[in-house]
Amino acid sequence: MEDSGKKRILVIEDDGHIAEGLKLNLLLQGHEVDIAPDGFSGLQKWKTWQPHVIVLDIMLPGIDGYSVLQNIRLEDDRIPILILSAKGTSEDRVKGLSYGVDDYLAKPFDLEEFLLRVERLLTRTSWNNRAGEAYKGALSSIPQTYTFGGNQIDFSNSTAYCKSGKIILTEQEVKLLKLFIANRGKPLSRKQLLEIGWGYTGGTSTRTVDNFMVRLRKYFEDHPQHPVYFKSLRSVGYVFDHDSP
Amino acid sequence: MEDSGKKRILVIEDDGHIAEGLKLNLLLQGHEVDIAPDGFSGLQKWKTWQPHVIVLDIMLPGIDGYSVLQNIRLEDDRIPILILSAKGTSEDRVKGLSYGVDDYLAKPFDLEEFLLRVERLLTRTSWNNRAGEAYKGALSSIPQTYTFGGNQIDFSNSTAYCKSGKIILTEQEVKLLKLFIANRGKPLSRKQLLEIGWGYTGGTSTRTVDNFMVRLRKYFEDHPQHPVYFKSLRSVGYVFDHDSP
DNA sequence: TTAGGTTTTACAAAAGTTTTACAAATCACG
DNA sequence: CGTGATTTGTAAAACTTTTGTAAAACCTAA
Repeated sequence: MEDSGKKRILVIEDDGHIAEGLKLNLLLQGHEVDIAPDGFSGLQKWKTWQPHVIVLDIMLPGIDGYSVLQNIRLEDDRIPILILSAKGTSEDRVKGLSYGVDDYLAKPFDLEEFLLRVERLLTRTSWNNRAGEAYKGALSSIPQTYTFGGNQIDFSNSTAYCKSGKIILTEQEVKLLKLFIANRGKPLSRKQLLEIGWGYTGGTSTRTVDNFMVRLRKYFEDHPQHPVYFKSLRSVGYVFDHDSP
Repeated sequence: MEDSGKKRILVIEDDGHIAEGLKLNLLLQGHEVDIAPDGFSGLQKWKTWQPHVIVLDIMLPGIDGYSVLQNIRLEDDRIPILILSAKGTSEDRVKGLSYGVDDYLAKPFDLEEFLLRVERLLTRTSWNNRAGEAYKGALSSIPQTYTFGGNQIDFSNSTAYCKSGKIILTEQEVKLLKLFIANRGKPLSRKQLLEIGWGYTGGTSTRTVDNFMVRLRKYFEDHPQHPVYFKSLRSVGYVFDHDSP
């Protein structure tokens, strides 16, 4: 269950016994843990330590849990917050959820369930950060010219130099090429290609992508029937790849 | 990215009364809703309709809810799934969570809480997919690559490196492998394999699973006739296992 | 209208899956 | 130990789905 680096988990809980128990178990899961015994220190640690997840007890001395919750949500509406509560009534949970809580566990709770829920929150968050990586994002950072195999593409004037000589690429061909280059080695589904390369929205079922692949292969493959760079993955899509340099 | 547009919510629930009630309320929230009265049609609608969230009843006629859950998770690790269950025991929740459920609500549940939880799942998801496209990554419960014996499987591009070199795995092979890996050391019956890996409804008597086992053994066993990793248990099914690391 | 490019249509070819058929292995039991 | 009943292994045929490709239809801007 290791998700690359350690994650920071802030436990805001006044009952030292419970807090230490949670800490121990979270440590065993390989995370960093810090405890705040009241709302005020909780807020402080949140600001300075920037935890990945907050475990928050609702019944706190001083500022109560809901205030802490609202305070945090004013500034960060994404950090996952897991509420612990002695009361487990439905209105209570509704209140928490409508304040933007991510999860709600009534005391006494099952330790294993607690750990699983924390892991889930961590996983989901890590998706957020990496979400949608590659794809579009990298398109702008493609160099002016790109070389692979015996081919060279010059994006400044949409020209390619390959076996068959000089070719002037169309707009769509350029888009598709950039998309593949930006995602070298990563399989792209027809749907992704259509959505990103063409801006299509819904479930289009067409042969358009395939036709472009035929063209790209004709341009750049030595043997279009046995593609080396633009490979197709059945029922998945296409991948572009080539040797290292 | 804009959160605009309606969201599609698939409700897999056999009790027509409850299903219609949920549908009505979700519609009032401005979402599109579809109902599937059993596991099989649920899987079908999931594939064709591509909902943003799935609400899944555990007690279903035909394929049971957990099989549906696992089947979906073999292909899509991210789609938020909210379980409804008559039982609300702790073990039950732990089971659901460890299968990758996003939320768990015991019947009878508070309607407002239900709606809030669905909204929360929708919000979180929209954060994840900035591009809005369905992203099928590798399972989080199963790492991107998996190594056993002298074999290595890379799920990011469905490739395996084994004795005989590099192999490109088919969709079904990948599903089966994931299923076995997720249940390492645990015997799986043909029926389970068919239900979870294929989404088949009960009572099929085929040789399909066996054929795939032959293939997996050919790929990954040093001596396919004397399997070490993919063992068969007469009149039970198959187990996958290997040495500790 | 034309020219260049894109999308759709249609069908052949390829790849993957399921069934069929039968041999080999294993089991139950006298 | 044999013997018949089951269950499993495996290849090959039958079938299904996906992909390759050419050609027709369709745009769109000059």
